Amino acid sequence: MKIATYNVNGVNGRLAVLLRWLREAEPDVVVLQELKAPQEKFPETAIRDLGYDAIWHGQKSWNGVAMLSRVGEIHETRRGLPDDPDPAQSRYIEAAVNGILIAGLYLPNGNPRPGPKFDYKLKWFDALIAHAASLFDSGLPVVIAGDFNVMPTEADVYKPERWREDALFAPEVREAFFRLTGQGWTDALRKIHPDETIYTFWDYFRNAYGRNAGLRIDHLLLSPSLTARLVDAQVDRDVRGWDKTSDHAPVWIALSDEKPSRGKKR
DNA sequence: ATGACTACTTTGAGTAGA
Repeated sequence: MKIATYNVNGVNGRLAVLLRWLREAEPDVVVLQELKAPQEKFPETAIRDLGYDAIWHGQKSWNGVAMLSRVGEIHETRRGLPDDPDPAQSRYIEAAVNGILIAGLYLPNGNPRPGPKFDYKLKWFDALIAHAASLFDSGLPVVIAGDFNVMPTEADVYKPERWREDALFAPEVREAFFRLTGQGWTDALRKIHPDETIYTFWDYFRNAYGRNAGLRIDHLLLSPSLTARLVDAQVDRDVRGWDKTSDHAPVWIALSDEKPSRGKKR
């Protein structure tokens, strides 16, 4: 089973890129971020034509998250976090698909720092951490995936010294990220590539992609039972080189099939 | 320190992204 996260940066403006990637990569479940489209403008038909069911949580102009599945019904469990600091911003969607609970999120950027946007980022992060704790404690197989807007370590930034004061790399947000993973979640991409320089975002300025001046900010966090099933994790880097593309690349994991448990018929 | 790109918007210069 292949599960992906992709910040599309405008689901309508980048629709051709999204559809091409879906056709070529054939992910089973996808969480999308930055739809930048109101609820009624989600391109449901085009996505359904490729065989995907979808749920989405739109918002005019900004934010917006969605989940696609071609491996069975999407059983939505929530949209928005418990104690969401600003429910008007569509940043979280969660559903059970094919025996896995999947959370898709778009964490606030937080710049400029300091300031109200940075405070909001930390509040949102705290609400996520609180909710993630209950997901973890459920013992269910869970993936928390999305654009976290955090580079966890220096290995995740092309030029760390330049980003120290930035809301994506500041000590407070890196601390929050490790407070989250400290609950027991596994950073899937880093697990598969422990020492590799591997990015998921390259900005549009100054040929950042050509220079590989990137950031690793899109993550898939796995609960223990899914970590045991993790067989691969990759960035579909080439997508960032396509015409009219997002500044993010898709990131995906491959999970082995669930081992049949004793006494359970398949 | 700024701006370089790009999307979105009661379509245009402003906001936001990272």
